[in-house]
Amino acid sequence: MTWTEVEVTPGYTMIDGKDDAGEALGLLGDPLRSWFADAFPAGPTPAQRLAWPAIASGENVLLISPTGTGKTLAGFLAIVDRLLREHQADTLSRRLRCVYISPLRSLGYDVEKNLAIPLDGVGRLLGLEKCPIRVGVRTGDTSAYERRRLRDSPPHILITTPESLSLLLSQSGWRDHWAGVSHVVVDEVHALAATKRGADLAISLERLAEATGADPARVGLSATCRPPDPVARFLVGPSRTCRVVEAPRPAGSQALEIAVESLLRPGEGPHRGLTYRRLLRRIRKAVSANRTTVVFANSRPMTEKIAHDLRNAPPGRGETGRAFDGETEVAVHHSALDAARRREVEERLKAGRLRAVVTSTSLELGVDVGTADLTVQVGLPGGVARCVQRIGRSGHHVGGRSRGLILAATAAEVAAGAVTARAARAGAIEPLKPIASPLDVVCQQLIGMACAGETSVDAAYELLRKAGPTADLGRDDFLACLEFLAGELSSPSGASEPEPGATPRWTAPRIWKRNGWFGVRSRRVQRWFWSNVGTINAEESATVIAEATPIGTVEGAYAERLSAGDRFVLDGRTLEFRRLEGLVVHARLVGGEPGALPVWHSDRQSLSTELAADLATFRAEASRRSTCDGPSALREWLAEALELDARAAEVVAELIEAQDRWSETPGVDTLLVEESPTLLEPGWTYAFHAPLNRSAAEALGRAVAARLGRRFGRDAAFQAADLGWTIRLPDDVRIGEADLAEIATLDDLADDVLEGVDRGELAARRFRHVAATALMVLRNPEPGKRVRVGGMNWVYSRLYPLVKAACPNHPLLRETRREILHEVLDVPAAARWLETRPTLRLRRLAAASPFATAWIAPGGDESLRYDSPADALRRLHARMTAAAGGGS
DNA sequence: GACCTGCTGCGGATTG
Repeated sequence: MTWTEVEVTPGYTMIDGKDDAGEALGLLGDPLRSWFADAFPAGPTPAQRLAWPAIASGENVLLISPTGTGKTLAGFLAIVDRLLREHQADTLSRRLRCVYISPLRSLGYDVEKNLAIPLDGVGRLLGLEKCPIRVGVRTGDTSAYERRRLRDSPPHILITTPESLSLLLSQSGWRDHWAGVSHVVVDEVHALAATKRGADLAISLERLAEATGADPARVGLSATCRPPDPVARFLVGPSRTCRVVEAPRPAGSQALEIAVESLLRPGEGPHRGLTYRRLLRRIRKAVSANRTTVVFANSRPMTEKIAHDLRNAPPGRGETGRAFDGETEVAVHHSALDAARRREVEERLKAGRLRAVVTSTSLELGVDVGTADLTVQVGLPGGVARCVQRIGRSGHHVGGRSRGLILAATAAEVAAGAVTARAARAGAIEPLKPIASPLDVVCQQLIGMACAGETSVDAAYELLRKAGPTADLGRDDFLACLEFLAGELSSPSGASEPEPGATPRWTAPRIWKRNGWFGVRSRRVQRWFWSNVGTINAEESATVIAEATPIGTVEGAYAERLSAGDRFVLDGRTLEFRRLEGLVVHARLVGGEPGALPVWHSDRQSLSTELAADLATFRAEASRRSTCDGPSALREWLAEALELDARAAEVVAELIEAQDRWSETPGVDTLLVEESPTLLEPGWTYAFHAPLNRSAAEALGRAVAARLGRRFGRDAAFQAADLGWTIRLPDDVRIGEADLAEIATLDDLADDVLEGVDRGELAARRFRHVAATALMVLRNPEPGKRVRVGGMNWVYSRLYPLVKAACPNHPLLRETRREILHEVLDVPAAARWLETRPTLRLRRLAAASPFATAWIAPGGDESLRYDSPADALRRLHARMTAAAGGGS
């Protein structure tokens, strides 16, 4: 047995040594070894053999191993073994010893169930009624009673989420519990490493390490982690070492099986409505042909719709396999559903009593669905890692085979799905891009530290510098965050605060600071921290209750728009709205069709950088083959190279051929600009095609829009998409060949991106999120006090301009800019592509090309303001004069 | 024929 060689920088070393099954088992003490040999006659998996020795020796370990290869046991058994030995030596105290962190609540509860199997087994072998090792779960779903119980009598192993850990670290009742912690396990570490959630967790891990007085060993687990170095650095920070263990797939197990199917038939063109019925029929067929099917839809409304229709639609013709009862055997799972309902679904799923579960992403990672034999992906998963994780939910047992079916509704989706599947089969996981010093997260954690007790300013800075994501945090930035929190930054003179009582004063200090120490200002601020912890962007939510049972939540603004008798769907069931009381929606269950789906606002989706480049390359190659080798050769190549069936290959071939007839398929070295008349109004729409994902296309597109706006002095309506963007201009200005070179230049790119951001709405939108994370404004108001109607829109329309005017160097404004330039938009990727000096080509078309048609969503664009009222009046006057002159 | 157009998570100490 060998393991994959990984290039690692000094400090992060590959494990070396023999890989011997017997030797690895021999590391375990007796009751556990006997249990394991009995439960797994085939012996430990490579992941387990390789990880146990390192974890047992107390090293920091990043374990990378494919889905369904026993990672959780690999992470836990060495720790459980140590606790069992202490029990046998009668030295096991009733203290917290291990903290396990999951990015998803569902995974935490799944791990609790999976951990109970060896613990119960060992308990029996020891002749005990209960295993001496206690496990507890603490998340936002945990009841107040259970929270108190956990606090008063902590378990040996605590399963929690990053947000709950942050809360516990700030509570006095937990202060004395951390001292005994020897291990911290971060599961699915790739899902956190490059995000603000992860930065928040990394700081919490340092706070935990400090609270222990020692330095607990850290264990990171992931199946999809490339490259290992930045993830290891995220896990342990800049000053510790970490062993990276990359285990191969166990002998005899099989790789992923992925199919892409087109719901669109050849010759149909884009029909979204038509394909939904086919989608439902195809899902029904898949569900009836399998034991358990996990369906991933990309949004919560879509999840609800599919679940509802799958439950209620009659069986279709030609369905083979076992029929299923929609009412009892089809469930829905996403984060806006009530906790009790989610637990029930998870348990029925685990017990093999569900034929289908429709989910968003809340079951995407790690969850072990024993009987699942197929995963269906509705639309695109967006990235290779996500695709592999989702498919890994089926056949999730050692030696099992994971099967995935991607259902694409448009020709463009078929092409993108085929490229995603190809990359997933090849294991081409996207590299993670680490996040650097998010100041809003720093602010929130500083309040967290203040809540935990008086803290030394210098010690807080040293602590932050130990965490990977804030290792390079400048002292000036750090002090600026503290000054902001202490209310010492200049506030806008004469700026009106929101109505008294509506929301906390945003200029009021959150902390006190003197003589090198800081602490929380009041119990009130402490409560604000507790009820607004976390970095996830969300609107205020309202609880939906029907028949005296909580069903889930909808956005508060959505609830306010409902009137008595309105029907909507939640938990896959049709509900009728009765009344809204505060933030509680009273509804009743009714049969029949829902009138509407709830709306949840969120960020926009983007293909990964690598997939976008792959897709652009693939399209160019398909076009080349079409031109050089002819139509049948193109179809053969699509079937062979991308493993597409005849229908899917035909649909993709038609798209490429239509684009080539109408315009051209741009190569990756061409910036193709297509001009076409704007639909339904005078003016021109310019579609820019580039081999960039939405983030990079939006970066370059905003710079181009800013340059055009400046040049013509007119508003430019902007919209970004994967592989390009559109800019809409009024009918009296028109881009010429000569303008092209000027607008696609590298000069002042970052400045022009920022200008394009500032002229639109993006900066204000992101500031709202940053201000909420830093607790400048509260997402969740105090009980009984509501943010005014319209939610936090005042932050966007009033607070942002005020802060910008009064304190242009405010740390949260700097954070907003950093986030936009490095995360929301991918400026470096745009710059890298411009550096290749792409060829510029302008085509004037009678209508938008097939490629561009896929992007153009009515009402989806944002206006970048360059026009002035005076100029607009002058133009109006000129037109009226011309019209009058023409008429006389 | 249209519908749909990203997600993940989330108080407790005190008083009566």
